[in-house]
Amino acid sequence: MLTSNTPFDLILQNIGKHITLDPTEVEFFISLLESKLIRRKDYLLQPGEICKTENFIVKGCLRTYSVDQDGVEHIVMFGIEDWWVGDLYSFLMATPAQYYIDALEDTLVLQINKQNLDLLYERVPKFERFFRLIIQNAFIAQQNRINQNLSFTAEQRYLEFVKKYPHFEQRIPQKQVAAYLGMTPVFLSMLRRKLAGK
Amino acid sequence: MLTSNTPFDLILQNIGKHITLDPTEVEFFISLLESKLIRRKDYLLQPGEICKTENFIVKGCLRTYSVDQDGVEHIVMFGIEDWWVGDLYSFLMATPAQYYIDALEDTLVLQINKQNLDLLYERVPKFERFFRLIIQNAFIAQQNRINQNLSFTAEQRYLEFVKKYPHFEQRIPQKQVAAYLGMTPVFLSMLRRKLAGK
DNA sequence: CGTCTATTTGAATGTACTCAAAAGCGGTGG
DNA sequence: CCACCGCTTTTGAGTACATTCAAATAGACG
Repeated sequence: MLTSNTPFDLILQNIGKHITLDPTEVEFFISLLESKLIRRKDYLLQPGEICKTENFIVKGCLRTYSVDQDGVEHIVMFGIEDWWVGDLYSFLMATPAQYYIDALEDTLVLQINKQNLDLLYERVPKFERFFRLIIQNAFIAQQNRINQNLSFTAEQRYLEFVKKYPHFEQRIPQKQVAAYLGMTPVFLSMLRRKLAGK
Repeated sequence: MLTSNTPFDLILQNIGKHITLDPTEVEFFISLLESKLIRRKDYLLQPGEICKTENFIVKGCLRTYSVDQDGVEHIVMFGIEDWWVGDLYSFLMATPAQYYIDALEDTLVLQINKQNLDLLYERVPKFERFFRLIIQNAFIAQQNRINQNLSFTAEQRYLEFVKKYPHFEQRIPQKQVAAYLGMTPVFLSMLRRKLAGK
């Protein structure tokens, strides 16, 4: 029996885009999930910890970032509704994480741990395909980002960001956008003034 | 019957790291491959073309790059022996490629086209897992690169590159290394002089 | 050997950063 | 509900890292 209007709707829809599950498989999959609320400014993960789960965002906004030797934060990715987030290397290898993940808004995630994910792969091999497709898309997006970081000036990067993620700009403090784009908040502020004057 | 000392040894070894195939599956997989030699400076792919194959490098060195509006080349990835290379987005969506792929050395690749890959997924679903693992690793490597591009100065990026890929530095012209690291060849030359003086 | 491309070197320039201070904004408690 | 506190954004001046342009040198390939 399909659940309707539950916290699971979004994730099932997410999965439905790539593979088709029968009701038993849905039931089984859901039984492997745990939900967790992360309050604004709280951490889902910190460097040194082992990332125990892959996390699907039902509501809210997370950021994955590192802090360099000068204490400056650099954002590796944002995650909002319908995205999967985690420190993949730490998760797979059970080694200490290198990234922080914290919440920019109160955030609800659905979590699956490694043991359950392995079980899922074993019992419902279709999920191998599902996660292959998810990662493929993430890989392509990242490759685009690398290419743009190499090809574009700070101004072009900012304009592309706004064009590509208009909803992000409204939700996320400018400082965080700068940390994602690879420039200082001060410089981003100057850019925006200059662009506004056009 | 397993083939030995053939062009297929390397790719079977590559696959063997992640999944186990029985002889029939090996046979079938190999039947789906075509080999192709790309001479130095020749293209495997150009923007606008559709990327028809995923490519496993048996021998040689490829680069995937874009050319910006000023005609400057930016390298998204290098590929050497034992790596998979292609324009994934173009391959999956059958849309015009955005990258060039060309050979820095005479290069031998084993190719699988989309139709055959789909057939492979269907007949030997283990390959869903295999390519999931391959992409996962590529994703993690890319994420590291993004993080380093955000966190490091040009000098640190160069030193990390040399440390991580010592074999690349010997094979690849400095100009190409600069195009990968996101700096001008002139600046890389200055860096190296400065570092040598230490 | 000659041609073409890559690398080195130097000088001038520009993009983005640092430091410092003021202004704006949001949350919290009195 | 207002006042205050802390954090973010803005603004300006000086600086540094990396680029551009130009020319000389070195190296690779036919």
